[in-house]
Amino acid sequence: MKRPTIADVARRAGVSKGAVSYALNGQPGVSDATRQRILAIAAEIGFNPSRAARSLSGATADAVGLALCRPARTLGIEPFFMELISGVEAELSARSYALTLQMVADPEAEIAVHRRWWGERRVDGVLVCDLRTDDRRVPALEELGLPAVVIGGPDGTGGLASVWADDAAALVETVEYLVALGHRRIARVGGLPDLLHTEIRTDAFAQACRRLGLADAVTVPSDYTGEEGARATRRLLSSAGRPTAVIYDNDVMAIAGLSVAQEMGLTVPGDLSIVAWDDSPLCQLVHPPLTALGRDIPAYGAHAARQLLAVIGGAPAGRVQDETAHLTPRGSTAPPRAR
Amino acid sequence: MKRPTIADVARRAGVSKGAVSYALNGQPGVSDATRQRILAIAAEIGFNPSRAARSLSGATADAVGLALCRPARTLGIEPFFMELISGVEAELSARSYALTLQMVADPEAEIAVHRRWWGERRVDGVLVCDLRTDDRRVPALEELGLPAVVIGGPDGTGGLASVWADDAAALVETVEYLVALGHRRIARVGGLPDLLHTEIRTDAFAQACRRLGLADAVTVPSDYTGEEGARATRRLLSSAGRPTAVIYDNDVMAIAGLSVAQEMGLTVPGDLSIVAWDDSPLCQLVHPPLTALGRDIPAYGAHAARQLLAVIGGAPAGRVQDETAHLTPRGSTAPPRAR
DNA sequence: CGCGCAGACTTAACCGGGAAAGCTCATTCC
DNA sequence: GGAATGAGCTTTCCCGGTTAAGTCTGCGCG
Repeated sequence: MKRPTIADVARRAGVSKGAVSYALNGQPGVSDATRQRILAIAAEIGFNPSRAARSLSGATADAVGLALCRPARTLGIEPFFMELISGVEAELSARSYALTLQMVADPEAEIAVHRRWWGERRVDGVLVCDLRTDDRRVPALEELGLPAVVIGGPDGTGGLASVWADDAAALVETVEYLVALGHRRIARVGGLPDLLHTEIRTDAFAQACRRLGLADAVTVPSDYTGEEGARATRRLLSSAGRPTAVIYDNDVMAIAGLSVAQEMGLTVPGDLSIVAWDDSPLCQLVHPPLTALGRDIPAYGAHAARQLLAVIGGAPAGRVQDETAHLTPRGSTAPPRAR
Repeated sequence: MKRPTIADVARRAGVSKGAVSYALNGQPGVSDATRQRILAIAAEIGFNPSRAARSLSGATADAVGLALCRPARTLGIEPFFMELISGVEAELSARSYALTLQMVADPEAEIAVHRRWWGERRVDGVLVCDLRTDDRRVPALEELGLPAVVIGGPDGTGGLASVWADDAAALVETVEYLVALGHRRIARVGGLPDLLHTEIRTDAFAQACRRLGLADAVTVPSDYTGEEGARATRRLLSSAGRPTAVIYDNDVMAIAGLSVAQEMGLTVPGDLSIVAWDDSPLCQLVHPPLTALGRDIPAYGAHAARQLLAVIGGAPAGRVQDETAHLTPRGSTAPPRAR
């Protein structure tokens, strides 16, 4: 089957291709009668303007890029990214923008991908995830002048637009909740230490504990995988002053931690309270169901996509705050059993 | 920053843009000295040929499309798709093809997306997931002549290329394993009933049970979510001749089923054996760890991507068989306790 | 009646590459 | 020594849209 071009439409309508272009794009310059005829013919033969030809003159690719730099096993098991992508997609496809996805090995490779996309005019803008401290991607994108929205922050995003959530506040709320239950020894299993949002959470955790007068509020760094979460938990639970509550930076590690605790003969929440960050359906599938810090991730993605489209449209780069994660208490948290 | 074009390279090299084109594409027509000079200049100013311009003449978009038609919540929680995408991506980016992703509401919308992509020349080919019985996408793609690879089959793919795995054999192996352990009442919680691979598994299950002389080998249809998996399990376990073993069509439902069983006071594997299809790390995080049917999903995706690129390159549409899922026995299966 | 002008199109240039065809030399060959 | 070759470029056209600039009507109006 041959792909119809604008010339085919023009020929069948008995007009020039210029007229067809005006008609299809709702521009003045053709009579209503002709416009209707052209539209009917275009629909009839299933004409879609070639993206390539259009972006060659118009300079817009009608596509947005997302490069992810996480190993496949982490990406697969964490619902976060897929939910984020769903949300991004919903917003984009409503405006018939495409999403171009690419997995990369490291941040440097991501910069190279951004540069290539920009040079190829393959995308009109990009979304940036997993912000790091002194992230080299930020100045690189600023230099290119490629529209971008950072998912994260609020600091470290330079002059780029961003969508962020107040993780620090959510973490403080969680610590206060645990303290209110009577916990005094709280630990945390953190995410990848070089990610900025991990740093923000770690600082907030340390500060909140200090403010509330809690001793040894330790954060064990980890990498979001179940194995690492289990290892970190084992270490925490076999230490001298073992914690009575642990906060995990994602649900997978929390579930792994729960298993480890039960394996070691501790009851949850009797001997150990557990809080998971990222409230996916997984948290409700285990026993006891996990108290979790959750928020609407697809909405977060949609929010970011909307802002990126605005920036592409020429809007100034703003920092937009998304909803703060809220705590949903379930069966995995309770007052510590007196020892 | 202005994007360099081929004319910029030509000007700086003091040659025509035709010469630059020959030099960059490794074609004869320029001397080695000139070629080196041009390549050096192109690298220096960071030149990338515009995708739009190139595909306008060359007719290739250097992109592959994937439209997914599952609700966001299913997509997020099931590691399957993200792992598949990782594998696809690895293969594509190695050949600098882009992956264009789109979420759609239903198969009809997917056909519309394919048609649009084809008309816009946005992609050179597509991957098709979640094959259904009498899938209308197959004839639609054949009519368009858009290169495609179906992930699934082996039947129902028409003249399209496909990559498939022998789910029936894997299911038979599982049933035989459970029977060898001594189980006589085996049930199954299936996936979405209108998906072809669900049908294949359901048929294989029924046949295997009949052959082995098992009575009431019931399959309860479900939808891959934890809630539905839990509901189906509750129904099975509270029925008269309750099964001593249940096979689940994905890991999320299996984990939900495990929870339900424990909730109802049944011990796993003592009172109930559980087998999960899709062996993700989740299966090892719960207690007891789940016996699972697994295979290398990223490799499956890579396989499909490789075949799609071959079809795009003009290779005939073949049906390639991927590795069959293999059973990894863990703690959730054992001989049934005598009652 | 003829001028001006607006409306409805057409023409042609342009976007940034690829590639066929054309043009210049220097070299080879008879 | 002149024709035939061919390497090494340049010219030119093409892809399929968008859009500024032109052309051709018909009509209102002084």
